Amino acid sequence: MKKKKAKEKIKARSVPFSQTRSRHASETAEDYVEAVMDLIEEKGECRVLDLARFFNVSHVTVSRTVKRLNDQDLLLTQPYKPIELTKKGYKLAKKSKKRHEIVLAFLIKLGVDKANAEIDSEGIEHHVSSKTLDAMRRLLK
Amino acid sequence: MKKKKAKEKIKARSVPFSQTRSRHASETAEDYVEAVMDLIEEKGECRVLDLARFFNVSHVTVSRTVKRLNDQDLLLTQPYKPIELTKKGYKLAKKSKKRHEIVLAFLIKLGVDKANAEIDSEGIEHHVSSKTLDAMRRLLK
DNA sequence: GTTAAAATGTAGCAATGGCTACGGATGATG
DNA sequence: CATCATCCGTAGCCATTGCTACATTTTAAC
Repeated sequence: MKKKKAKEKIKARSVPFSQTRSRHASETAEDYVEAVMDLIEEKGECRVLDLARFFNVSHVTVSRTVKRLNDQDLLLTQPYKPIELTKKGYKLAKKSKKRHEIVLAFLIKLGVDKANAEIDSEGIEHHVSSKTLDAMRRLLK
Repeated sequence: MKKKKAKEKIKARSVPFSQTRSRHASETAEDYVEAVMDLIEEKGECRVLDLARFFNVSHVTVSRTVKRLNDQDLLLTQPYKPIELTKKGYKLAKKSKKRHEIVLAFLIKLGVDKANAEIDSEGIEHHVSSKTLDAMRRLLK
């Protein structure tokens, strides 16, 4: 066994935090594409104000974010037009929604009431590795 | 059944997102007090650079955050001195650490490998309600 | 005690994600 | 087709969290 310095020991534990930061960076994108998909499904189209209401933020926050996701090739947007998903955005939305559903169903199966399960699953879904998702799927069967 | 407008229906679903944003705001505080507690336990004291290594961020990020948590009465800090926990900070640290341990143990019990469990639990712990935590505790027994 | 290394602080930049205030665009209604 | 409500964009503010570059303080070595 190689003896480690305290510094190295500490550094070695930083991996989860780096991962968590990187996952956090994709949270917004995932939430937005999922919301856009849902809203198009429900209303036929998705507007800036729909998203603002959906997330409970101002329309300004939404329109800025939508513009960025447009640049990232996840959403399609033109001034005063409804928001659409790109192919890439649609793929991400399907994947996120599926993951969200599994986490939600898992929490409910675990005995958590629906209201709390809905709140917690929204926060948790972005931090679930494929391994953990598999484990949740297994328990659901 | 009262008929709801589409707007109201959408708005009604915004609660999880508001909650998630509010939880996200306390993440840094929880991570920091927990890390300070751990590092004092292990090394006898906690330095800015220890935290920088621990989180894998620059010392500048740490010292700014530490200053803010000092203002929030969670940490005690003086220039060029080790970082201490306030009573409030210690309480929060204990609570966060306990919650973190439960989530980690839960994931491992679920069959997730240790490496992934450590990464995921770090992200998940901040989004777990007391109801969900109870459910995890039950399954651990 | 001087000096060099390590630790910490400060200045200032960028991206993200909140906001209000204001004004232009669109669409429905008379 | 004029008007008015709704929708959306822009300007510009703030806080957080990352960074590099540079200055200062502390500590260790000689």
